[in-house]
Amino acid sequence: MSHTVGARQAQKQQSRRALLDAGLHLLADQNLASLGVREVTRAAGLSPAAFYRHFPDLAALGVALVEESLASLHVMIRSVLAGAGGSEELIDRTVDVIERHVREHQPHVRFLARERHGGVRQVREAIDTELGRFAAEVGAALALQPVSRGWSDEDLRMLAELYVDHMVSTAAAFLEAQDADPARERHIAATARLQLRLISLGRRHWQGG
Amino acid sequence: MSHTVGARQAQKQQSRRALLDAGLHLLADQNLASLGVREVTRAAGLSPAAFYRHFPDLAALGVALVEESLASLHVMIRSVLAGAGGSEELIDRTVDVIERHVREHQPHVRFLARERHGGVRQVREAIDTELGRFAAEVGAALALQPVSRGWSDEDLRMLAELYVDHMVSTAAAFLEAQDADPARERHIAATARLQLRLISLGRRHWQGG
DNA sequence: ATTTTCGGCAAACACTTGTTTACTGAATGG
DNA sequence: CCATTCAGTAAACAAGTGTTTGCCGAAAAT
Repeated sequence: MSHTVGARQAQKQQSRRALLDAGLHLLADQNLASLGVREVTRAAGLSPAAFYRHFPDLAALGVALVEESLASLHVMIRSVLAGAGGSEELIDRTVDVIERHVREHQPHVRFLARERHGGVRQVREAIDTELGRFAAEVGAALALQPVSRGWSDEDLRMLAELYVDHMVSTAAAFLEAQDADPARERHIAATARLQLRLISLGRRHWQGG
Repeated sequence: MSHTVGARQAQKQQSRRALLDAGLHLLADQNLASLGVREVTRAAGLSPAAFYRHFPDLAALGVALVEESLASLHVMIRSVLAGAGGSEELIDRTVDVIERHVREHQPHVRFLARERHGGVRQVREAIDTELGRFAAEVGAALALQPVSRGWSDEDLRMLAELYVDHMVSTAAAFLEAQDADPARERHIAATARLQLRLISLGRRHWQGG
């Protein structure tokens, strides 16, 4: 069997989890590039050498974290696009979901924001690739909406990228405001809604690229 | 005199420059948080102790780099907004200026992108503050355009932030493509122009927040 | 001409780091 | 029940780290 769990595999995965959790925790106020093997293992309650039973590199741990983080992202996008409603309802729902997602997955989101342009190439590329897939998914969903009648694939793609960039910026703004300023959070949400409304207005008046 | 240059001050500033340059160079593929004092001084051709004659911290060096980086940003925004022209010309000029700016100030721009959500609070805050000023400047310029007749200050501010976020995203995209893929650069520019056109369309049809 | 200032240096402080080594001991498989 | 596998360990390696110290020598001030 491929993924049968003996007591063996179970304990190994438990350690792996401990390493990932410890890493994510430490990356709350640190960069992946400045993270140390000893630091992680210490926080995970393991010996330094144990790390190498799970990952060859800290970069590999980073890539594993990217995969985790983006799994939750794809879940999120589906919950936004599922269910219909007018453009206003969709905008409200989008902003709400982003805000909630940032709150509930704060460490993962912070990690993504920090390492998207961070010092570890492997991780940067993993994030970029997955964000591209994300945009493609958004584009496919946009194509199904009636407003997109007559839009070229190219124009749909650029609109999807505009939305994704906006979501990323908004998420980053929420992140900065977390655990600090609840009034500021509401302001960010209000601004994001206005911006989405303006974009959707431009979208309705669009005529060919 | 305050800033008279004796041979004394001149040599000191030369060393300071060497430290900043060395730092910026090393930060091309590294995070500020993972940079070392010895590393910087070695690259600058100074002894480790010399560093402390100029900065108390590496964070302080980072803040100095932020100030440098954003000085050039303000120069840039002025060159975009100065001179009139139709909305199309303005869009073309904007994207051109961003592309050129990224090419000519690659290290500074990369530094900003990397440290905007990086691991050093002091630097993060400095960037955020200055980016806010930047948005205010853009907002003031937007207010002068005829299209903005009847816009509330709040709406102008949210539009300015939308533009700034878009500029940042575009700059980051150019950065990723530099020294790699000239075709991709042209594609990024084309997409950015389309997106700006769509935003400007929404702007023309806006009616009150 | 003499004193003061001060940028830069070498050396030393006490750690921390990544990675490899040989090992232990419990879960696995026959 | 015995052999093997293998996650985890402690110890050691050489090399790197931030920061302080006392000192030097040239520029600046008197």
